[in-house]
Amino acid sequence: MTIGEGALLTKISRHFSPSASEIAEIKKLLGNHHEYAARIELLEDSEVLKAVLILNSGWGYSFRDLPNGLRQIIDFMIPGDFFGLRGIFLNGPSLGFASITAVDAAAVSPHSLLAVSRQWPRLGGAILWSASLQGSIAEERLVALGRRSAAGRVAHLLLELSVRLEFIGQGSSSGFFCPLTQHDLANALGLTSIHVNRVLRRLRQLGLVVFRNSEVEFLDRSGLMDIAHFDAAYLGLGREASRKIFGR
Amino acid sequence: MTIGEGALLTKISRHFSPSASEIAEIKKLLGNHHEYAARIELLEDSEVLKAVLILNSGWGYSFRDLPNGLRQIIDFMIPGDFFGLRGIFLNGPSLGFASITAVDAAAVSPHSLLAVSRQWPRLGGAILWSASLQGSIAEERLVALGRRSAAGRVAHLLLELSVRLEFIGQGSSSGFFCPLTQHDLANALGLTSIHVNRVLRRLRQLGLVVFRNSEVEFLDRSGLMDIAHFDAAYLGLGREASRKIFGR
DNA sequence: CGTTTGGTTGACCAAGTTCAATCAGAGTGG
DNA sequence: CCACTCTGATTGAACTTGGTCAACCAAACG
Repeated sequence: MTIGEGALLTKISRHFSPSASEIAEIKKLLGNHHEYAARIELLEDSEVLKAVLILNSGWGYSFRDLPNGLRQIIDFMIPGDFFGLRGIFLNGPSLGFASITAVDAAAVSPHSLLAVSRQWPRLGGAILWSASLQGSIAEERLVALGRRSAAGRVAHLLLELSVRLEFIGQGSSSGFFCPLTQHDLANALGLTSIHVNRVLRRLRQLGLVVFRNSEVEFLDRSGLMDIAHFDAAYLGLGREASRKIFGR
Repeated sequence: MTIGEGALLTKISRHFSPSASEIAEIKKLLGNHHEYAARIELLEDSEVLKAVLILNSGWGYSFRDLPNGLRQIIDFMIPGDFFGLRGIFLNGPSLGFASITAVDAAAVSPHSLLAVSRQWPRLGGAILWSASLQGSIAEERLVALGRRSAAGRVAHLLLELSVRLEFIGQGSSSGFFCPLTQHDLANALGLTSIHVNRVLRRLRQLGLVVFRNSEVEFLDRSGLMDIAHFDAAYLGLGREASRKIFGR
């Protein structure tokens, strides 16, 4: 089993325990995968985006651009995440996808996704569960942009990424590998990269986190959660699981 | 047929033409409805929120509160909208619901919603389509909070509400009934009500919109779309339908 | 090596918030 | 019918957060 299949399976296993034949079905879905270079963009008119992308490895993000050239990142995509589920039901233009690192992703046609959902209802349920999770994450980002300070947003995003990575068996509670640039953070958080830089400096000076050389290191996770008003419940792990991770 | 059933049916008819038996099924789903007073809140521990709410008439909104008491409105709910679909798949706490006007809503159990989806696949598809639409709306609000100015956000929201209302056969291209307070707008747009007030004054002075006495009146819709960077494509009506409504 | 990409810093500026009043309309009790 | 109260709208002045402009730096890479 490759690492990538591991990510989706690890994630799905948080939802239910797939049977051997369900696992085989997942592997079949992920069979038609492809490697994309770092920092490329798939726009809405791209042929690939007629399908759903399932990330096996690497990081990317979904985004919308405004006519004036400003870009808003909707969500970062890590292994095990789906891109373009919405496009199955909505005919309008969906989001754009951009890779951050090199990315290995499977392109699955809406048709086969629907077919699998019909034949393996529990897999269909897992897909809807994953889509719900991504919706919840987008809503929490909405809360962040609307009601959190710049420092709170940065802290919140770093904590969220940490939890999501642990969810697929990557990173640890003390830190994680993070290939984002400060510009990426800014585009996701509705800030400028200059201000993100200043916020990161302050968080470092306060002894809360260090983000340097593509590594996030938590120094005072509890303090960080305070300024972020972070409550992991929106990530779908019940409060018990949340307590287990954070020890409180 | 009551007005409320009309709203949901009108909306669904944009997606596909339901058969007589599908219409009957919808009416059955909406049978168990209830009237709620204006300005009440259903919190996450409420019994009602274990079910999905389908609005028949009246306005409400979904929200999340931060520990420090700040509230972020995720989306306004108008007749034909679903509340709580996400809770079916995600066990974490979903959002809170608050009524704005008096609201008539049907409470549908996740179980019967799933049963209907299985027996009437096209209705199931319409539900997923509606959920996708709401997700797209939330994402567009995310873009607004991240990358639009205060005036752009206000303008964008008013235009969005107008389109959504026309979608269910309410309001017209020249204006609509809008029971929101400036405080509601502020809570949705990540602003203070004081600043919303100033922005509305400016939009009025510029001869773009008037929002007064619960009525929105568009004076220069095209100019408003410019400062809002408004492109209705995210609302799922293809660009053709969009052109039909806006004449460009 | 030179170039490019991303990070860092400072001085200044502007959008939006906070605080503090005032005002208008709707409902309520006397 | 009239005070009283409550909610939401409105405005001004001072202030803060984050943005803009303009450098400069450091690592990576051809």
